Amino acid sequence: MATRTKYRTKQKEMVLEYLMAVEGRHVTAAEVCEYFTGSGISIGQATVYRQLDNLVKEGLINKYIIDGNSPACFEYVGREEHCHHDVCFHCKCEKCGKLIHLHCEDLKGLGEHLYSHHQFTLDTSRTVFYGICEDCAQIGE
Amino acid sequence: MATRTKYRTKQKEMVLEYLMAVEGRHVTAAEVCEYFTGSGISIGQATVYRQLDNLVKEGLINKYIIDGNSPACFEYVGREEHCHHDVCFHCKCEKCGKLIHLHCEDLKGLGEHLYSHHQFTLDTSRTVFYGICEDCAQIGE
DNA sequence: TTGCGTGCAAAGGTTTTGCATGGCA
DNA sequence: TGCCATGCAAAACCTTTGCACGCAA
Repeated sequence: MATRTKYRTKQKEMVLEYLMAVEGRHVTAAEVCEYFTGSGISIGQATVYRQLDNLVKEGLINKYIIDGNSPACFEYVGREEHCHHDVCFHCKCEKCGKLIHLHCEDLKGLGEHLYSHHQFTLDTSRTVFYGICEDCAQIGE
Repeated sequence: MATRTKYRTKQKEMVLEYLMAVEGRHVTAAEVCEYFTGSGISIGQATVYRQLDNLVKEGLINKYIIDGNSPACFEYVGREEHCHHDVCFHCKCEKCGKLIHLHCEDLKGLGEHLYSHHQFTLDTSRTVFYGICEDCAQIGE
């Protein structure tokens, strides 16, 4: 949750700025690298991976793993204060990749249930519900 | 859902039988391979992967991807009739990495809620709840 | 000045694939 | 007999790591 990085570097800021610039889209580590090389900016891919990892730990971005073999996706989700009053959940469509943000009071019961019945403290900012969205359910199947 | 394989081979049966024998446990592809080599039975790892893939398509086993880097887990879930009564959820501890395997009737309401209120068809085999487990909550914080 | 962050290249680990061989129907 | 499945090894792939150098504080 707290800031892990001790130094504030240009690379870290650039990675975060890019993620913020494409807010709402999910991008892979490779796409982040391509963006920088395409812009003539040089950032090592190891640094991109390391900073993405840091940003996930700090809660500024989320990491989504759709499929073990395809690359992980990242997305800017902002500071937690945004979702303070109502809890924020994410649904990810496995077909079209769409990300759905849910602000649902009823879902708060989920965290409470997991805590009271299973002694598990749910981290809603990291948890993603995978499934099929409305649109894809109509088309396919 | 339908059977994909045209021929019935010894290898396929053995993979399925092993998964059935360890029902309730999560095993990786590597563990399946190790079991066979440990038993003096020779099965190519490519075949193990191919058959696990077939069994997932046929709905006899489930594949769980907890984390992009660690290997995928497989579990026998039986024919579809079983799945209706026995939904499987997963909790992943962010601190110790422990994977908790939940079979909870109350959680079935979650899928129903997402479907009826948000038109989202939850895929319980892909969805993982992230958070802090009981043990780590006591120690750390 | 201290030591963390970076960058490059190489390693790491899981899964897939090419191709010749073997086995089911 | 016709094909599909197998097995081996190598490739493919994403991600992490080792190490020397650079840079923030």
